[in-house]
Amino acid sequence: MSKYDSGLDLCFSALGDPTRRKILERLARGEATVSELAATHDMALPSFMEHLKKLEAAKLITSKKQGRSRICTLSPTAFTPARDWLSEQSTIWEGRLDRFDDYIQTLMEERSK
Amino acid sequence: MSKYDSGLDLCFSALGDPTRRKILERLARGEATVSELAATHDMALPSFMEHLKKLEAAKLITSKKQGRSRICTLSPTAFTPARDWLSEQSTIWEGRLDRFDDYIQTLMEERSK
DNA sequence: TTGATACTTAGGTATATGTCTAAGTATGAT
DNA sequence: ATCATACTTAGACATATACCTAAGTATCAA
Repeated sequence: MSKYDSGLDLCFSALGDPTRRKILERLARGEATVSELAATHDMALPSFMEHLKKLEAAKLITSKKQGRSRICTLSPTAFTPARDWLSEQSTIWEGRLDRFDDYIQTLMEERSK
Repeated sequence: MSKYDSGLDLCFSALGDPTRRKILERLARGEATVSELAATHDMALPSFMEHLKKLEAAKLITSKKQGRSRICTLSPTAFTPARDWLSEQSTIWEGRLDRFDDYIQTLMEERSK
């Protein structure tokens, strides 16, 4: 990844991995420790921790140390920029379709003169 | 990328790159040829084409050959699974039964600082 | 204080990704 | 027919990613 990462780069890239989406799906149901999260993933712990680091770098989760455990929590507002970007593209596209319909309409009117 | 790519893997991974998001933003305003799209990206054409291939593999765009040009079009419905996934996670989080308890917990922690 | 638990760090490997140059092929214009 | 245009293919390369094992460190429990 380049040094020009925007929030959306980190966020969408983080979401592009099934292990990480599963972690988020679990955390949407409530916070959990690293080992609780890791339990359902057949992967060495350091590998699993890398996924958590990426989620945290993307600000999709936060975590804090509590005793020897680390508790991970979903940051649900972090989804907002991604959702907004997606919605905006759809909206722009739909706006274009409307304009295209208008154009056809105009053509038809011209032709019938 | 593994051979177990789901649609969401491809879609979110494709969205995780700024060049590709810019392409989509341009196409939301209307279809365009490869060279029209490439014009605003300072990159060798084969490199640029790789991005288009990923967008097409993710079904975010379609393309067809017309003469010696290739015309690319946004597939706006392809955003839907991604948007739905994001919305679902937010909804689950918001619906958590113990969310109020967490809220109180956070308040208490803030107060004791 | 000793051992178990829960990460954490260090370092290694294989594959994927994002870029390039050079040399194609197919089509349009003259 | 010839030349320019618009991709397309082939191959190379550096960095990133996703995984691993082995060996730490910090807490907790007895």
